[in-house]
Amino acid sequence: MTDPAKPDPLSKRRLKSWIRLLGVTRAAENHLREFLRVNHDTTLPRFDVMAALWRRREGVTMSELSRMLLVSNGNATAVVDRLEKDGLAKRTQSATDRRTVYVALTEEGLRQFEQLATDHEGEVNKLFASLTEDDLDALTEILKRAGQRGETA
Amino acid sequence: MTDPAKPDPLSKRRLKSWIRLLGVTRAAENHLREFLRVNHDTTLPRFDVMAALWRRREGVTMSELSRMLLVSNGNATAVVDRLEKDGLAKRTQSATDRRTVYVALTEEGLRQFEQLATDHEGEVNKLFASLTEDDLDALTEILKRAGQRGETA
DNA sequence: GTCAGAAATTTCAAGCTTGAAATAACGGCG
DNA sequence: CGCCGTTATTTCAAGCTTGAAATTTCTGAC
Repeated sequence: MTDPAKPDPLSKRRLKSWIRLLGVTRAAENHLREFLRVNHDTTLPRFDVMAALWRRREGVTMSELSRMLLVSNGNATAVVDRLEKDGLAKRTQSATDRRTVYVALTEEGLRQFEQLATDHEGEVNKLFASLTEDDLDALTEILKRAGQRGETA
Repeated sequence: MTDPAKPDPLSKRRLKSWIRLLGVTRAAENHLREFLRVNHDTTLPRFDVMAALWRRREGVTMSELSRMLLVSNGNATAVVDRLEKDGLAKRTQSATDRRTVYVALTEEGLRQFEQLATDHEGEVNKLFASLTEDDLDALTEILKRAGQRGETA
């Protein structure tokens, strides 16, 4: 496919773009982490899990959850454990397959996430306020292309 | 500045773009983590610290290091501790200010990183092979704009 | 039906990360 | 000089994360 003898002239530029991408992502994550901590006394991973459970309210298995969030199984278990301990999530055994477990937000988890989500969206909107509609279009296009290999490789 | 009564019509789109950005970044990080683990028996945070020490070979303080990497002081201390234990990095007390500590790669750290860096760049290049020169230009432009507020907010 | 392999989850140790508190040193102001 | 606020680093507890091993259950080939 690619010729290892012929060095890619774009290689350095791709690396630089990746580093910049990482920088922007980290900065935004740090900002949002702080926001969630100060204003809602919660954390990014908890928010991520709750968001996934919200998006798939009909129920998700632990495996699906970790696949959605791109984290390991053990990680999903740990975060769900803590959410469950705090009464925000609930596990239910599958009736048809005794190996699988469904996770869902509790009433309280649902309520809490709805408040969270609005504020979170507002903060993201502020954070990326400098991006215009055209920027978003272009970015989406490029990220779609970039993810092509990245996510499945 | 912004009118809270008038909801931003781009808000949802910014959120979606952010989620996509996060997804691509996470997928790439997972891929690179695996790559470093399998082929070089090291980790992403170690690589990041070594890269920073490489870029600033004349010496960096712990504070500068954590600022460069956008991580907490405690985190920098921990990773440098482990690198130092493995003989890849070395701390030196400042002569003029007894509070500050300079960190640098050792000879071995330098050697190891140079091998690492080449392979890492190649992997990043493969990962983002689908991005053309125009893509990289556009992406850089957009990320620069996005970082404007993000990094300093 | 049984058994081997695959799949879902948990457990665990080790490493990563944060945020806050502790320690130590600097620098300016009185 | 001596104090006070700031700065640089480390320490620490708690939470996050991974990757591998362990456990349990399912499924298909026989």
